[in-house]
Amino acid sequence: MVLKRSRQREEIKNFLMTRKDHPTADVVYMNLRQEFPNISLGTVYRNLTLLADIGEILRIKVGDKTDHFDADTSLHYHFICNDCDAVIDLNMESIEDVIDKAARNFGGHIAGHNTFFYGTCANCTKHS
Amino acid sequence: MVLKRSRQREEIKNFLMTRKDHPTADVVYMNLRQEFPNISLGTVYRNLTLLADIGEILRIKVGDKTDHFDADTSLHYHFICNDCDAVIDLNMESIEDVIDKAARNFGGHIAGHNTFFYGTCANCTKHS
DNA sequence: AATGAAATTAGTAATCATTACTATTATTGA
DNA sequence: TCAATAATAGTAATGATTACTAATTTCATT
Repeated sequence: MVLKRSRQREEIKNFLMTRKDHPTADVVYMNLRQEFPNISLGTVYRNLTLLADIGEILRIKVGDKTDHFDADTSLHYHFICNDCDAVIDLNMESIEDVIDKAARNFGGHIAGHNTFFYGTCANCTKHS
Repeated sequence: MVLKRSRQREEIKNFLMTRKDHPTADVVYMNLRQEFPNISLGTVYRNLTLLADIGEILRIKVGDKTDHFDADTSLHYHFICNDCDAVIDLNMESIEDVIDKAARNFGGHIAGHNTFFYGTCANCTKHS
């Protein structure tokens, strides 16, 4: 299936690039609707999935029931706050060697890993 | 709220202890229904959640949309096969030092991490 | 053993994120 | 300009999970 450009897809990507807080599909939808009142939620989901599939954005799973999205596709890790649910980028060294450790005694093939951290963010630590 | 024993909760725990394949709530339900035809799915969910909350079992999130459960609460890691969806225990050294790495430049408090691995299991590697 | 308050259950309805469907519209190569 | 085909809006459906409620079970106290 040959990709065709779409205004909606470009706007979704653009919006995501302006945000550092890893919004959910619904947040993307709510925001885009300000400027494009008849964009549909299905379009947002379809394009977020497509963009993630072709590697232009990341789909982030951090244990809450809804997926988050990130326009920053460089290698990094995420933290989710148990109090305020914020998803925050961590400034930390690579831990990709966990894959080697996992592969050592394993008969199959390990393609990757998914790691996220949780706890209380700096803000919520202060206000409690 | 003081816990009271319940036949259903004990059966759920017992069933889980017989399994090494990390069943989902629905699988637990389907199996228990053989012996207890009117156990309800809500009861299974409620007790799995309760048992996980008090630390008697583990709730496992491996990226597919449904949670899995494990009666083995000792420290270990999981692998999910992209082909057959099996959830498999990994025999590997501890990687808990990722928490220290994550905490190094972080203002908040890191309570823990969730890590799982994915790829192709030994069985699916053979048959493809 | 009987009692009664509190926990638990079965059964069903509701919720919420996500995907599927379909008629219409937009994109693009010829 | 013209198809072909990809994409959209709007809505319905799905699937995992939670919420609700009347009836049942548990268990400490009589």
